[in-house]
Amino acid sequence: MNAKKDWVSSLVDKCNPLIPHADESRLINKLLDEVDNLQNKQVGLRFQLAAAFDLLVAAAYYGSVAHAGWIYCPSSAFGAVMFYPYTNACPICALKNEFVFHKAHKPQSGIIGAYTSRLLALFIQEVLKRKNGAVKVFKGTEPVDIIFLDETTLPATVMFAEIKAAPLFTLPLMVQSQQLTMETEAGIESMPHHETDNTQLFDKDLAIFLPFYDKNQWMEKSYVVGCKTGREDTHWAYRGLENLLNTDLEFFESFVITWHKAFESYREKSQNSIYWFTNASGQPFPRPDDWPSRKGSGYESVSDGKTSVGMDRTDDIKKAIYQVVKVGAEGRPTANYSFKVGIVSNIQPVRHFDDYFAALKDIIWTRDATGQVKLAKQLPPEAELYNLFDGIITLTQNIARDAWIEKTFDFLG
DNA sequence: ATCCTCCGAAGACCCAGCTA
DNA sequence: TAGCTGGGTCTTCGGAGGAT
Repeated sequence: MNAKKDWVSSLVDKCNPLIPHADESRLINKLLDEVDNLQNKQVGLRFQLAAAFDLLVAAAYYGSVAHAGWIYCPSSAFGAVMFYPYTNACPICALKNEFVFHKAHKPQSGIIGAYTSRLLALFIQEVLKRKNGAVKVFKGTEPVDIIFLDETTLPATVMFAEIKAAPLFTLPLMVQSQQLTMETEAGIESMPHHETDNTQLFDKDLAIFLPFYDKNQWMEKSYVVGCKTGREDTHWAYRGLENLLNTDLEFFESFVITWHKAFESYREKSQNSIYWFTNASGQPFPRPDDWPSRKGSGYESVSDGKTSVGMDRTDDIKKAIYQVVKVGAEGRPTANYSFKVGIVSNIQPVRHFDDYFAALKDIIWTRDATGQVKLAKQLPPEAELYNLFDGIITLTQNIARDAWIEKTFDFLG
């Protein structure tokens, strides 16, 4: 026994089971059923999983929908509506590349990270359970976010990973409104965009606004999710989405197709207007004359880089890399387990892979207490070499240097 | 071709809220 | 209470594109 082996074992001993709430569990399973059953060949299975994860995160976000801070829009295909958006712009108008500023409703800081890392762990837990159940998932204790344990290998395999997760987009909530008018000197005119309260929040069903691309243009679709019955009813959207998936047989496929278009547009930073629904989309273009300035310099964004998708926030990448180096160095060498380290996210580092990961992905390391070693042949022949990362695991793509990781997180199987 | 200006992205650093 | 999270805000950097 040595101290390093104890470090890994003691963290494995201290880890806790991940227990989903019944509402979370039912929605996760419904989403995975939808992915299993969807016969769409245009959107790869792994993208379908990532899209499904965004719906799960949306259910959590929708839980904190409130009366205040809705935006009235007079010009949707449904007539006048009120939106509760998750980027800083009126959704209907952004889809036409016209921008009306309205503050987004992301949950407050400190809650987002807890939601997304918990939900991604639960989601992957269920995916692995369905695969063959060999790999168990646990919530780690500091400094490890998530622990994977496979006791079917000899020795048992354990993987410590850092979770960095954030949705690609969260579709806005929507409710029908009366067409409002106002009296001006010129007579009765239609009421323009303005911030308003949804006074009937606890009485009227809310819908999800889903843009859908058809016949070379964006169509405005809406799907009823259900009603939040009171301030404490934070799980209403888990039940609502499960019900929607059960009753509307087209919703999931439509959602996945739109999600995939949004993903492509996020990757390419394209002109496609669905881009404005994705996080970290930046400044609106063309910027309207009345678009608000930021305090200090510059303008407000539709969604700034702090909300970057998956593991794309640069601060997070650097934190995750340190965490992987730290955990890898603390844990090695170990005799008790086949020990792996990595990063887990919902979406691959689309924008920052080249700058932040490309140069690191092939690094292997070892220890040299002499401080003299310049060539591998100067090491003792039995000296072990380790991967800096055994794997970067995401729902959309894995970057792995390890056969166990390739096999375990091959979500196609 | 070179220089300059502008502006968005990223970085730095601090903050509040949460929780083990 | 320490250490985590994302957010706010100011600074720095560098690329695009216009002027020379």
